[in-house]
Amino acid sequence: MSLKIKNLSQIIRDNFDEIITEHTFTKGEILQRDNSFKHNIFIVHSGLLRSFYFHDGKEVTALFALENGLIGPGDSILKNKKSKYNIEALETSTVLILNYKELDNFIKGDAIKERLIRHIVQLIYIESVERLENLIFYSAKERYDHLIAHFPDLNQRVNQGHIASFLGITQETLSRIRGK
Amino acid sequence: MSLKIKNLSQIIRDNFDEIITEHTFTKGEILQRDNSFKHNIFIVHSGLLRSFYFHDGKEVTALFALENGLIGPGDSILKNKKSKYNIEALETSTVLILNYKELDNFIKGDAIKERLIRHIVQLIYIESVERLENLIFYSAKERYDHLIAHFPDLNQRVNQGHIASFLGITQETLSRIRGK
DNA sequence: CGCCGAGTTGAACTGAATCAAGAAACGTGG
DNA sequence: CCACGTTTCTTGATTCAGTTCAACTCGGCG
Repeated sequence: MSLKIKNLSQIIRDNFDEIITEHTFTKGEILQRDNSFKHNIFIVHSGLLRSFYFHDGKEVTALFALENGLIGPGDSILKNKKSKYNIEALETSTVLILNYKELDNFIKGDAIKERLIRHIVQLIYIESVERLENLIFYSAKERYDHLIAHFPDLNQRVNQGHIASFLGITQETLSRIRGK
Repeated sequence: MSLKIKNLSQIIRDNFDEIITEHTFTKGEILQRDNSFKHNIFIVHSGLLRSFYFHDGKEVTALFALENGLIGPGDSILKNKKSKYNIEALETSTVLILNYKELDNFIKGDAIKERLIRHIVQLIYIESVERLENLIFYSAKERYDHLIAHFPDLNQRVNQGHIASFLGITQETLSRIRGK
């Protein structure tokens, strides 16, 4: 689904207070556009975000992030290039904003903070591997069921189209799956 | 394909000399079996390794690693549980062995080493995301072509069956793709 | 009231899986 | 160096999950 660490929002406040800003976005607002060099990471305090990008002219949802979730222009941050990701608030959301470069400077020389960030990166990595294996081995229906099992109210909060592209299927297929 | 960092092998020697061991394995040898708690990471100095696991009774190749590549029981290391991965030498290979727990202790308190490991984890993460997107958007043939473009001699060095399961397709499909 | 975006449904098509059989390549022992 | 069995690879016929494209429904809302 998206990385979720219990109390992430509090952990970030406790450790990176000097460099975070807090902001509330309303439903539909774009927190960050693609083609940007602003390598910001958003930690969701409340609400719901998604990241998406365009592939073959179609929107693809890369990630959802809810409370204590973390979202950002993933590989672009790490490759230090323009981002292909857009970040959008799907609901009115309060988020902590952390700029990756500032973060990188801020933790330099601090073994404990380096370690904390490393652990978070490791968790993000695990997420990705699990999603990869999920995609290889399970059918569209199984992936959908799995997603809803982990996030029961997703259907009430997010468009079918977003869910479909997150699952890597078409909206028509998702509709048929849902229609039993 | 697998993580490959130029000079990784040298970087590891330079920074983790006290805790690495070096070993040469012959073709077909299993460096580490599944269901193990030995959370070892292998850095390939020369040769070729693969990690694989069983899904529905079938072998699935998770990763290949060649020179300066890194391989290990991925998420199991990070989740501190038994590994489902087997690591096998596909050719006679000289590898550096790094135990994750020792590593974790060794770098504790050392901001520079923590940072180095974090950067490596970040690269591994990027690999995974790229592989995920690759899988979502491209056909079996495209994925195969892409793989071979990045690793031209793979066919001479690895079984078709291993390549197929790495790509997430059956061996029959791979054979048809290759037969033009 | 009529439009608009979101979701559903239908029919035809297709990439890849499955199952089953052969063909090639390979290595080990006589 | 050949003969054998085993493992690897190919080929064919069939099936199926998911795509595509197009039309249709539904619930706001201006």
